[in-house]
Amino acid sequence: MPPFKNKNSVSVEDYLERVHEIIDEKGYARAVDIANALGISQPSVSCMVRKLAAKGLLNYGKYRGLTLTKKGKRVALAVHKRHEILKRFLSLLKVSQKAQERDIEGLEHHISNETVRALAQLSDDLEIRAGKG
Amino acid sequence: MPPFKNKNSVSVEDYLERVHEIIDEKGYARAVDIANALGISQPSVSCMVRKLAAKGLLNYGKYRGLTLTKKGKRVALAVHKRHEILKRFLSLLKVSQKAQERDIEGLEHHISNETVRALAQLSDDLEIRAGKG
DNA sequence: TCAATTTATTAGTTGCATCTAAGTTTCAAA
DNA sequence: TTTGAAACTTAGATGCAACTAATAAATTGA
Repeated sequence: MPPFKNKNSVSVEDYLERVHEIIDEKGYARAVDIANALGISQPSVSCMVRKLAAKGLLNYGKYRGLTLTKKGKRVALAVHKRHEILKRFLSLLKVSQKAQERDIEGLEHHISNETVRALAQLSDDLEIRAGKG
Repeated sequence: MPPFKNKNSVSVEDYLERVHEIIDEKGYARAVDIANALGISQPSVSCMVRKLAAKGLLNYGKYRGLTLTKKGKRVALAVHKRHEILKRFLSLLKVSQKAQERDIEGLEHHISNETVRALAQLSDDLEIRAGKG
């Protein structure tokens, strides 16, 4: 990891999404896993985790594992759902895998629920039409 | 402007887009106009403008007006076009004006050309279908 | 059991875009 | 032509999320 690259900062939602995924996969989440999943350093995770805990999004004790709180889970699931909707939509548009991933990463934290809902509806329509045509 | 609100940082593209709009409207752009258009302070503009000049995106001399370079214009036009495509698409989806504005603000700098092209194409299709139906 | 490895935290720094306060320059009106 | 307001810049600071280096805790295998 080159120092000070100042990419788009990894948002709260990203943290929660990944923590949730990791727990889903392995049953527990360690800081090192999150760091790898997000491509950032462990100290950054340590720091962010304290902040998320302060916001009541996850349970955390020094040198112990992480779990999502009910609130954290709710947020993580919402983000995940949004992610899936965007993925489905971009797939229907035949956007390449690579662009999809990059776009979703960028978009998913900057899009209103209203628009997400509209995209889900549109995806349904497109699929039906594709089926008919 | 409350201090240190740390909203999403205003990107290079945003600056260029606004500078271009302002020049289009008034024939020239002042730092104070950009500051107002972006909702940030004049010193921030002053600072950013130097950086954009260093990148060859605009012509700038202390205490003098701003103009876009050829390169700057190219970028500004590209951003503008992207903006229009997103606006058209969200309008077709019947997303509310308010959500549209907020979404576009957030999305337009995080979306690939590939996806933008696909959205333009889809908008054409939707319009044709709407016309027929 | 305990040394070595892995994982996590702390301490201190950086770059970025922003801010306020204070000093300059420009410009228009008296 | 002078002067005061408006516009611009500089100086110095902040919050944020990232980083490295160094330290501390936990785990694991001999």
